[in-house]
Amino acid sequence: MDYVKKGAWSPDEDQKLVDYIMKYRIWNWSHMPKFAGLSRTGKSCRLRWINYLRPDLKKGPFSIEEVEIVIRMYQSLGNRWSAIAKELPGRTDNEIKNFYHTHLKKHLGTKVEVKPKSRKKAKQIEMSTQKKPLITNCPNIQSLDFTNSSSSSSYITFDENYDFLETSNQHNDVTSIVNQVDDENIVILESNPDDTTSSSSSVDLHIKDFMDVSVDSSNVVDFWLELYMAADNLKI
DNA sequence: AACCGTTCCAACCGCAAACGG
DNA sequence: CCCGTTTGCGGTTGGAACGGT
Repeated sequence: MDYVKKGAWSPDEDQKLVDYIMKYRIWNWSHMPKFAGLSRTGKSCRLRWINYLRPDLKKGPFSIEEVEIVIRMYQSLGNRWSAIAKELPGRTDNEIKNFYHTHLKKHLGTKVEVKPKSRKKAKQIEMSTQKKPLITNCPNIQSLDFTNSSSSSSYITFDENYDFLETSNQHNDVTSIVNQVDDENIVILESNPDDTTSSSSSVDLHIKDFMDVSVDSSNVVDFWLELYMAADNLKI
């Protein structure tokens, strides 16, 4: 039995794999490693290529739009990571699974997992699942726009690091109403309906004042998730 | 600086599906 | 249809990185 290397890939191994695939394409994962000069299983090579070396992979953090898709797909499909990944070009099932376990689990809880007897059956379920309309619309990462889903509008602004702005009360013409739903750790933010002076729907909130009682997150994605779930639960 | 607990993700494993003779 | 091989999927985990003391 030949020696088979395990564990982290070295830059040299990566280069060998990339060079080989670029030259000869993928023809057979289980036979290819020895031709590529790699002491790895085909399985390991395949995983490394699919999850890390493929040139069409998207690197970096998930965008709000991508998070939104993951949430929506997870809610309809459950733990069918590869199916979810098909909706996110450049993201792998493994990456989405990791993202879910590290960022979303605490918000979404554990869904009843879809474990159909066969993949064909799973496909049928997938095809019959209607996409739920999105409750929120987040046109860009700097502002969260609830205008499409509510008669009132709410904006929260963040700094370039996606951290909450610690605003001063410089926008006295606009106030916020904070509703905390019992035991749910949910916060709904709305502009003040009495405010007739503001054609602008921008609301700067002194978020950290109520962070402790409502949300323990410290970045825009986590906080937005809280809002998203709140809006979803309350059918705004 | 050293230690320790936590977070995150790359990569593993086992199993099932798909393929091909 | 059967059976061996290959591919794909989802759960799990080792260890690096990070943060706090």
